[in-house]
Amino acid sequence: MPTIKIATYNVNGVNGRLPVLLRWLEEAQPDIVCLQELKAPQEKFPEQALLDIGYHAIWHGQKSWNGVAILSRSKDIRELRRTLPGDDEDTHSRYIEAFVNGIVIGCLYLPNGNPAPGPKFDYKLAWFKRLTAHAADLIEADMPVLLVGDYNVMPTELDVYKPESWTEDALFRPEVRTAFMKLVKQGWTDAIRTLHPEERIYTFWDYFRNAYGRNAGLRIDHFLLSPELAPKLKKAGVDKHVRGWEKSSDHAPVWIELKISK
DNA sequence: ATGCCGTGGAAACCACGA
Repeated sequence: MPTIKIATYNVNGVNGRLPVLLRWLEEAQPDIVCLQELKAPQEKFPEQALLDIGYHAIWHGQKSWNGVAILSRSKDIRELRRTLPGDDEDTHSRYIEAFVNGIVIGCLYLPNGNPAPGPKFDYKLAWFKRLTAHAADLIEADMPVLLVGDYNVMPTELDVYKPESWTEDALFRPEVRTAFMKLVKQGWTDAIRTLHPEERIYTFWDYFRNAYGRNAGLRIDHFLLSPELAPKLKKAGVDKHVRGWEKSSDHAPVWIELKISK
């Protein structure tokens, strides 16, 4: 049975990060990759550099901030949407969805939400609500679906190096953790936590205070698998060493492996 | 433990991130 490897990586600037991104892609050889925080306008995406190492891409760029992309070794990427439904006034590039290798891939960059409370936190909760509504539609469609990316949520205390100092933060406040739990309860499987129920696993380490050296990390990049895909999940992990490279993003790449019959 | 660092863009500082 063939294995498919899918990864997510918040690059924090796709052009500034290009050497690191290319090095990691050649090392890890994922079949499908979700990128967040491109921080590049639509016309400045490094399409050719990625094609040169065998990755086709669709992306939704934006000047300065946000921006999401889906890469695939197979040419067959069919874009389904590039906004989350529910708010025509939302200008942030935070969602792109495509049909790739028989799987619906939703690549997302959920708002940070700080400072909380405040308008940014309200935007985060509203975005979460729209995501949850769309996720319910995807579950009902009975398709193999992955909702992948930077959720900006630590779901439990096991996902934070020092939970007591994060209780008021927009990434860990009860409203946000409840929203994540409510989403998962639709029937989604949190891949990393399901395969590693007890382990402290982080996907992000701040640039300052030697956070990576102290392993003062957060688990905020997640894979949610629809019911049809959950039994196919075989492996999940974090390429933590990439965070230690020169000119690294503050996130590390996260990946899963699925066994697909056919 | 308060953006202390890092990125991008516009104008040599500012917004934003988590």
